[in-house]
Amino acid sequence: MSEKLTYSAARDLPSLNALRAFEVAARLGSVSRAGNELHVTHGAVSRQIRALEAELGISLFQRQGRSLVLTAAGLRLRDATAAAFTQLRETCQELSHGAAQAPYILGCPSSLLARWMIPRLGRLDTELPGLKLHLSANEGYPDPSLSGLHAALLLAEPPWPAVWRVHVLAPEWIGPVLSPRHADFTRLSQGPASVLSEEPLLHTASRPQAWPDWAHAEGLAAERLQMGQAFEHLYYLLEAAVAGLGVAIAPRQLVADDLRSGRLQAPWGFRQTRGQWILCTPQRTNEARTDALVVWLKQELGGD
Amino acid sequence: MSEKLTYSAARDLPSLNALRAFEVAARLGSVSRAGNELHVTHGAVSRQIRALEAELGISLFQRQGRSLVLTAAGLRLRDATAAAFTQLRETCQELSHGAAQAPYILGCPSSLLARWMIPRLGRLDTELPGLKLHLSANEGYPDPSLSGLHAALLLAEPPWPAVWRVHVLAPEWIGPVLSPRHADFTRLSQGPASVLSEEPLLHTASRPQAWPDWAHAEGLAAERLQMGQAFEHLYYLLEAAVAGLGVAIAPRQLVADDLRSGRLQAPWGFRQTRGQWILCTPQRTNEARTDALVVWLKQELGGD
DNA sequence: CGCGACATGTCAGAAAAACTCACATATAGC
DNA sequence: GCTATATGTGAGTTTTTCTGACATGTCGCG
Repeated sequence: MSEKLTYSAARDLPSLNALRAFEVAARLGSVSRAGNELHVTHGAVSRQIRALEAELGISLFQRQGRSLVLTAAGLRLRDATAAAFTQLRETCQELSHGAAQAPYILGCPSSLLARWMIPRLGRLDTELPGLKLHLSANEGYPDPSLSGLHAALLLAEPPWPAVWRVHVLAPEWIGPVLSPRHADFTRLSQGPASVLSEEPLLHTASRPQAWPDWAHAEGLAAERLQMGQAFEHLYYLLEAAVAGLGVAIAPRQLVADDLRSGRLQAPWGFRQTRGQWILCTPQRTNEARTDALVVWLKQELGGD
Repeated sequence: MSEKLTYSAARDLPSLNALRAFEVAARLGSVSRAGNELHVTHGAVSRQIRALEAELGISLFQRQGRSLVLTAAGLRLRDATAAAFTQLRETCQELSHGAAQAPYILGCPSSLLARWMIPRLGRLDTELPGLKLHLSANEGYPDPSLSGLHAALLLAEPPWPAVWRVHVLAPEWIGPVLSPRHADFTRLSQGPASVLSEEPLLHTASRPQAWPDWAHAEGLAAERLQMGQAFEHLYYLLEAAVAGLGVAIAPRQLVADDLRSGRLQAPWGFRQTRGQWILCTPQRTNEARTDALVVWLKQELGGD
């Protein structure tokens, strides 16, 4: 808005970013060092200071040789801005640190936990230090009340309980995967999808419908599929597949690392299902860390 | 920079604009009223607050019906931000007001003063309240030392004294003008430029070369021009033209208002000359108000 | 009990602010 | 005199902030 052009009674504060840049330059006695501390170029700092001087109608620095010294007004403003920003900084750090005392408790199915979440915890802690994540493993579908949790990560199909606030993170893509260590790897991996009709297929007790749904989408007769060994958890299923014990069907994101490392291959690709990665929270809670986590998870799941 | 994504030790302060928006909303107890005070939509304030909460990892407000109430952390931050911004606001107002005590002394040829500057003083004071302009009329070329002046406004040709810091504002355009009240207005205004060769031309003692230069640029024989009455100042020259006493030659910006109002007309258009509108200051002074004035003058001269 | 007013929340695109890059200018030390 | 160092600035790019429009939910009134 054009109203922001000059400092006036309608705008009782000049640009706060300019005041910030000025404070650092005043404290360090150098535009270049201020740029280093603020992680911007010295040109950005110089401009901010000039703009602030124009806005206030005063000079804050005077050139002395190849450095700057504060004017009387500059000294005056330096003290005020130092006090103000110190107060803001300390209060924000205290509040943020206070938040850090209370962990953010995230429910997560143990399979997602082991195969997807835990490998990413290091980066998550680095990138969202204010989150202070505490993971709570759960089996199967979480209790709709989400008792004891701030949120729950889930890979499942809608509809969802009405008491949940649901953040959709990504669609689910699944497909058959097998290890190069599989006895028939070469023959199977070069065949069409129909070759799997003659293969005992690894599966989980919790998603018995995964293989038939996949077959149907591939135009294969689901009734011709031969189920192999069943496993209690998706985690065990994928470990068995990695060990070469058979062909498993898996969500893409859960095997992304294995695909990259060559431990597993997906010769028949992946298909989108009705399933979704979601983060669900109790309705009406207002936990700002949830927003940050949702953004981070979307970014993680979207990049695969 | 991606580094600004989250609040962390590398960035010891969250977004200052967000803190500002928060402080106003906290003080007024309303996102909408905060928007009104900040001259932005309520949506902008809402976003800033959400971003601040995500950045700090805490909740600052809780929804209660169709309004918001502060959380404990919000109360804590409200007090800190109120104190900090009050300190900044008061110091900036004091410094700006202090600058206002010292007028900015601008030298200006009396003709430019009367015909261009004075009609614009009202808007200049409104748009640059921190400037506190004090005009000092001078005749002809100002003393190169610019003694007693912060700056001087000038319409002349280079080169300039080496001790000046020169801000070029706009090129000069000049052209013949006459009043509809001129006895031969209809015949003259519909004729080509050459018709002026038969006309006694109004001019000033200070720019005797203006008409010959113009004629030369128009491809007319300068020696065939007939000089009419001479005036001491450009101001008188133009008043005479407005009174219908003859054809004058004038810088476009000085007659812009007359052209708009119909008091004068410029049937033969304007030509750019070697002259320039400049604001000159003593070398090496560092007066921030000069920068603001330069921007304002460029805008004023460019829009014509 | 339904409707309109009021308040906040959010998406997608636009506008403004801030920044970078490259270069200019000036100073200071060797 | 040359090189290093520090600030200043134009033009273009990137990031932040904002708007407009709409959604969602609450509350008061008829």
